Parts: sequence; C-alpha cells; structure tokens
Amino acid sequence: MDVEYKGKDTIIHNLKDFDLGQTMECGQCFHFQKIDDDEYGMSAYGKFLHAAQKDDKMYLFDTTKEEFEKIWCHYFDLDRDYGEIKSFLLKEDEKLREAVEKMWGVRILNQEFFETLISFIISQNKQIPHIKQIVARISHDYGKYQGSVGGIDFYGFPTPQQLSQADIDALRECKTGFRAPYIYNAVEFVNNEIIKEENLRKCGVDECREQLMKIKGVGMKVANCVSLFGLGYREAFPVDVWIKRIMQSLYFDGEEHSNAEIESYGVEHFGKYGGYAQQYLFYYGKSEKIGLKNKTN
DNA sequence: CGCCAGGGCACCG
DNA sequence: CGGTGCCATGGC
Repeated sequence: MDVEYKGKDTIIHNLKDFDLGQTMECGQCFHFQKIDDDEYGMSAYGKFLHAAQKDDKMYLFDTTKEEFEKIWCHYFDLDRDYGEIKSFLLKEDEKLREAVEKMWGVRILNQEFFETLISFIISQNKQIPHIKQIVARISHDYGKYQGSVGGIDFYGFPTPQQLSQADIDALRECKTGFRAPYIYNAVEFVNNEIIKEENLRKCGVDECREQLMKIKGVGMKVANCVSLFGLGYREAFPVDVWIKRIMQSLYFDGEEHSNAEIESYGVEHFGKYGGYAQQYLFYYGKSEKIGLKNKTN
C-alpha cells in the first residue's frame, strides 16, 4: 500500500484484500450511503468522508494527510495483513474457502464504541436498510452536520452527551420502537461511567461482554458485535439468524443447534480470528441465502 | 396480507 | 436453565 497526497485528495495505491463496496455493504456498519458503484459517502469519528475505489486504488476526496493518518487508515483497518488472516483461517478449513474467496475484499472496520453500541441495540429484530435509516435519523436530530455528497447530507453520530438530550419519547420519534428505553439505558450507562470504553478495551472479551450485558437490551449477540466492531476484539464470534443458518449448513450437517453451541464452536474453531471468519460467513451466507427454507436461487 | 428482520426480556414449567 | 410470546416498525 502506497499513499499519495494530491491536491486536496488522498489516493491509496496498491491496495490488497480490500474492496470498498464489500466492506461497506457486508453488514458491519450502518452510517454510510452508496453514491455510485464503488463510491460511498460515510461518517465516522466526527468526520465525513467521500470515497471511491478503482481497481487497487482508493480515492479519499477532500481529505488531509493528517486525517488519513489519524482516522481513515485505522478506520478501514488498512495496516493489517489480511493475507495472513486468510491463510490462518483456510489452513485447516476448506469449508470456509468459498466464503473467503467470494467476499475477499471485506475488512473489519474499526468503528467508534458508542456509535457501535447504540447501532447494534437498534439492530435487533431489524433489517439493515431500516437500521441505516434510524442511525441517519438519530444523527440528523442529535449530531452535527458534517458535509454532503450526491445530494445527501451527513451528520455525525451524536456523542453520549448529545444523545443524553433525548428522552425516551424523543428516541421513539426516531422510529426505534421498543428499543427506545434500551438506548436510553445505554446512554445513561456511558454518561454515568458505569461502563467505560477504556476499561472495556483492556479487560478481555469475556469481562467486556459481561459488562455490556448489564445494559438492558444488550444480550450475547449485541455484546459480541460491539466487542468485535467497536472495541477491537477480533476473536468475538457473534451468532445471529444468518450465522446460525450458515454454520448449521456448513459445519453441523444441517442439524439444528443452539446459538450458544454455534458460538463456542466458532470460538474454538476460528480462534483469535473468529470475528473475521464470522464476517466472511455472514456476508456470504446472506448473499447466497444459505440455509434459508425458500431459497430463491 | 402475512411473514420475517444481524434479538432480548419476562415469564413459564 | 430451555422454551414461548411479545415487543415497534418496515421491506418484501
């Protein structure tokens, strides 16, 4: 990977194991909009980014060197060697190969803790387009305007302080439904420092999940997603309906198993890279509708 | 129209 | 503890 700063733009050359579209659309992140093929607007860390990919080059428009080095390089996980991750995962597992090869350009984004926490509380029992809609609405109502592209305005996800301005009814106005008190509870936990990001990052994934699950509305699946996507625990293996389907289909001969059984199999089988395996499998299984009863393909 | 969605909780035995 | 119904809202 080589980085060029040209005028107001940053251009990354010789990208490996990275596809912008796959990385945005794979279901880990909800704060972005597709502008065109391989072209996206997104928001993270209080900044707005307009990015486009062509072959092994990515253009970050109107981005300074400092911003790239401080935010986007880390956000896209560009410092990590995904070749090593893939060979580790595929070394003794042929069942994973097709998922990794089809979803070859997925990287696990390093997202902000608070936004990840609230976003995945929202995600329960919802489809991705609607989660995106709610995240955009909360950002619009409580966050700061950051910029616009393709006629779409982007607002930063509110800080814990900003979101504390919303009471439960106001959160319901954002179409969060029965999750409104959950979000309210989570905001209180963060603002009252009942949970602290700094501590969650260093206490280990088991303790981290346990603390997150003290929040009403955060169960095992959401706690795993927050640990993986928002706190850097790459060994976390969240099990949702899709992972359940594809794991049962690939590793359990189609037999029914509990989420807990599937998670402990994933943790043991994929080890320190469980989160990556999970994401390849999730995106692949969902795209191919693997394990779904009324298959359309 | 009915079903299900990147679930979790309360309540039941 | 393992199973079941319910929770708001929208996409298909």
